[in-house]
Amino acid sequence: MTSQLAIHLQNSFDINHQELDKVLGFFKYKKVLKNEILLNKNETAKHLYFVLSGSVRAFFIEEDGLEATRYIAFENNFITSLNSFIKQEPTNEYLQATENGELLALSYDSFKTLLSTVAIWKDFYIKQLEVAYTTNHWRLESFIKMDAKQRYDYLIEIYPQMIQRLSNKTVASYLGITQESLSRIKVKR
Amino acid sequence: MTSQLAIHLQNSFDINHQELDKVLGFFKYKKVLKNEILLNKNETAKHLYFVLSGSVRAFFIEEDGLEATRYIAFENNFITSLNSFIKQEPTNEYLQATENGELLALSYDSFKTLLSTVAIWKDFYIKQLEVAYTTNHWRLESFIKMDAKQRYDYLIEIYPQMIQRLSNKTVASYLGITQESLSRIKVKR
DNA sequence: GATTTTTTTTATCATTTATCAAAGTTTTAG
DNA sequence: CTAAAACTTTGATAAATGATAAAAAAAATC
Repeated sequence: MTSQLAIHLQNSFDINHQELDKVLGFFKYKKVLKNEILLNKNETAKHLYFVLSGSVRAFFIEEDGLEATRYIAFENNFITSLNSFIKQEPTNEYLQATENGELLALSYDSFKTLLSTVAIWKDFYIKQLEVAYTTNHWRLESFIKMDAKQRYDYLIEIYPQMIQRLSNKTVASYLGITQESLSRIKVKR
Repeated sequence: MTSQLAIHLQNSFDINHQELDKVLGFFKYKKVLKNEILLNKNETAKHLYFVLSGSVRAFFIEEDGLEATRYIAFENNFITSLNSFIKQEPTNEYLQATENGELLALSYDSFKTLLSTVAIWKDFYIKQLEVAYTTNHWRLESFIKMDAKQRYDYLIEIYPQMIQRLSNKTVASYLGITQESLSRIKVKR
């Protein structure tokens, strides 16, 4: 079950077998059902998840009950509530499986152990932070520069699976608009 | 001139004098004038800047000529076009001094040298990435969850100096709205 | 300190997006 | 398989924001 993660890590790093075995040993397999909540608001993120199959999203719930999705991780991507995980403080967002799927979970303690015992893990963490930063960066850019229709067209272009695999409701919450607006945008294309 | 950076680094890390001297030696002092451009679109970010005084912003210029500000660094913060700096690829944004000020510049080559020769520098870089990520994160959150007025109120609360020290035009471009809209929002308060 | 230039405010009108409501459609659960 | 629940679409209306223009205020330049 960890071979998929092994391949992913080997593709990114010059990691030897000893290191790889040690790293993989810390991950725990976890099966999740669609809509299953992995982390609630005000809890502290205890795990970093690697998505083997399916997808997981991080989202806020606003005062008025509306959802706003910050990030969606598909296969071979990591997800957690990073601010909470880094500082081990309560989060203000939720983590939820958006499809049935399989994950590998790394606990915060294991994460810290890896940081101090496996040299390459620090490089891994840097890479993860860079990717997370880049992802947030282009997403922020899209919000600053584009209107809803432009953001939708952009999403289709660079992340078509998001529209194919997820509900309109989820896509709308990712685009920062209502379901009704998304529905109208789709008609206009 | 580097003592300010020294204090900043010592506050964040358990860094010894040898390491500190080596790190500081790589930074070059630079005086900048308000509105001075430090990096142009399509150029590759060659420097990471530490702001001693004044402020520096990163912004896009849209097709229609409107500006959209991604980030503004005040004293004791670092700024660069990180995606470009990390990958040494052309950037799609500009860096500009928003006030007269003083900077310390670290070249990409020096940055890489530090990464491979000063152990603590890797931890520094991780910290920088974490801060950059966190900054982008709350900013993205504000765009997804809030309308323009809410974003403005939020900015006053957590970043009052931005409104005090920068022009309406710059603040508006940071909030992702037009100057006219900002002007109206201010009246409504 | 007078004069340009830039920035900010105000007004009007157009466009985008939200809100509310209702009717279809699809999915889920028993 | 059927009933209930959830999701999607459509319509009407309201609110937020943008675009354009012009006046007022502030800042920069000589």
